[in-house]
Amino acid sequence: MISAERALDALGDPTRRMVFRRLREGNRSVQEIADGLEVSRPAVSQHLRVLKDAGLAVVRIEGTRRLYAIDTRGLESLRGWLDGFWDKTLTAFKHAAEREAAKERKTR
Amino acid sequence: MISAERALDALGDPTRRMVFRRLREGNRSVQEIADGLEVSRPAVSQHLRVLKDAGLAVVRIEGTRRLYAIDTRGLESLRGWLDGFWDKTLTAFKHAAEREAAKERKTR
DNA sequence: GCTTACGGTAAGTCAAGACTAACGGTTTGT
DNA sequence: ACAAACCGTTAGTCTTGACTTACCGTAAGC
Repeated sequence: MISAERALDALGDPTRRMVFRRLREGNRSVQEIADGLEVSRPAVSQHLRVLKDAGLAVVRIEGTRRLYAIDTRGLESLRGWLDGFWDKTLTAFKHAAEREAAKERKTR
Repeated sequence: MISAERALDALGDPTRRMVFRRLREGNRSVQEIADGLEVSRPAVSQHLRVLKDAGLAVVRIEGTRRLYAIDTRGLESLRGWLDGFWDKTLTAFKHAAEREAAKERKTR
């Protein structure tokens, strides 16, 4: 099971989001990802590790290169979290409105 | 305009997510939010500030109390970010598949 | 006016983690 | 076998930011 909390933790860092965004461009090697970024290649490696552990990235070994790509499971998990949160927020709003209405009826 | 990046930064902290989740239960004072959490009231205050600045929370002053609730704009911004990301990921996958197919045709 | 409750802010501490430099392992090519 | 390319990992540094304590302002109740 992939945790949305882990995904949120992983996406809480700006440079990690940069790395994550570059994964959209298809299978990219670590070197390619690091080029154009302001951090070193090992830093990118570590960010990729976090993204992978969070279910946001997958690796494919090809010779001496490691091609990273986006793991859609992490995105799905995130979407599920967001949808659930949204639902509970709305029902809470509804209940609060009902409580308000009941209070109104009482006072008049 | 509300930035999804700010929202992601804000939700990158576990205890801040706890605070955020408690906001669903309707209008809650800072005291009420802090009760049941393992951190002090000032810590909660600071988290609420971050959430508010990120467009994830709104305040309503009622006497000496401040009632916090969820700002749906932050959630919408987050959803937009997620949707856009998803779209671009899919189109990238599609293009990659096309490139793969073209490569296949060439080699045979 | 005094007291009490509520909560934002400042100062200071401390731990988490982002980063670099250096190293080592593995694969490919000559 | 040697060299080169690629990349993960470790050790160590340094910044960020989460937290507490203490303080101050404000609003309601007596």
